[in-house]
Amino acid sequence: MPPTVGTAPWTDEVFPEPPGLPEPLPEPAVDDLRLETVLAALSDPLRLTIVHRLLLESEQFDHACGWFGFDRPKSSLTHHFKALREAGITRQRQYGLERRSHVRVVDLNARFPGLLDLVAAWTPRA
Amino acid sequence: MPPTVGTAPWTDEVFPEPPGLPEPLPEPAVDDLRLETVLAALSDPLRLTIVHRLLLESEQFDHACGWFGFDRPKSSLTHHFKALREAGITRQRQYGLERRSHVRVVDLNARFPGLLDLVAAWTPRA
DNA sequence: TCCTTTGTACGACTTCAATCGTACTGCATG
DNA sequence: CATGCAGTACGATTGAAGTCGTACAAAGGA
Repeated sequence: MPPTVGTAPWTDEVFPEPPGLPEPLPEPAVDDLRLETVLAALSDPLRLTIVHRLLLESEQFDHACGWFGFDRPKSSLTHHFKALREAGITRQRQYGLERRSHVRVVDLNARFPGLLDLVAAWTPRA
Repeated sequence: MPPTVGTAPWTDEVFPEPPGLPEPLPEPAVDDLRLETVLAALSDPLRLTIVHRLLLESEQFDHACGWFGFDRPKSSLTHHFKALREAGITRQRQYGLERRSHVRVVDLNARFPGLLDLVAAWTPRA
């Protein structure tokens, strides 16, 4: 049985968005999320890995791109994190030097219920 | 409430695969279906439209590509139907002149539960 | 048998995205 | 204020994918 929306730990409101946070970087509104765009963003293996790990390994914290330990140039990582944010999958905030990301769980579950379950259940390069 | 796997009409075994059918064209096995590949195939608007209409408008029949009425050259349509089949989303059989397609509902629900619900709930160009 | 229909195969063109080097900005710390 | 660090912006290159014209193959009917 795959994880189900509302019962998996990562689907709880892990980020209650306490006041005083930096403003999120520009992102599409919930109603502007497009299934084609979201699927295209998730069809890249590296980006799928990012979202997968954010869902399963992060615990109530946002993560900067260095946290993932990818062996890629910084400019490549910037490209992919920007793609995820512009597709509406992640939210990014600036904390001093770092730009931390988390998955827009509530928004995505509202617009595309079940989608994040698929990402969470994904296994890389079977 | 979105349609749910197992209750929406199109999720029933609409194609009981009676004997005597032509052999399906080459396609990946269920266990070889990759989430990245499936998402990439569905991220194209025309292909998303094809799958969406196959799920909602087809009634226990397979459909040849002419049924959709797309105003595109035949070689373009061949390209997209082949992409869907090679991604494991559709099954194609040759019926005389026509090559008819249907969605591999059972296989996709087994590997990626909920995915077809998202496609069925999709609305083109909001 | 000829012709129409349905779709493929191949190839050319174009568009788009991934990759990544380099230079730069902005914060933060000493 | 100078240095270092996180990350961006820009641009070049590359490769993959969409688009589609043309030629061709197979089936079926007149």
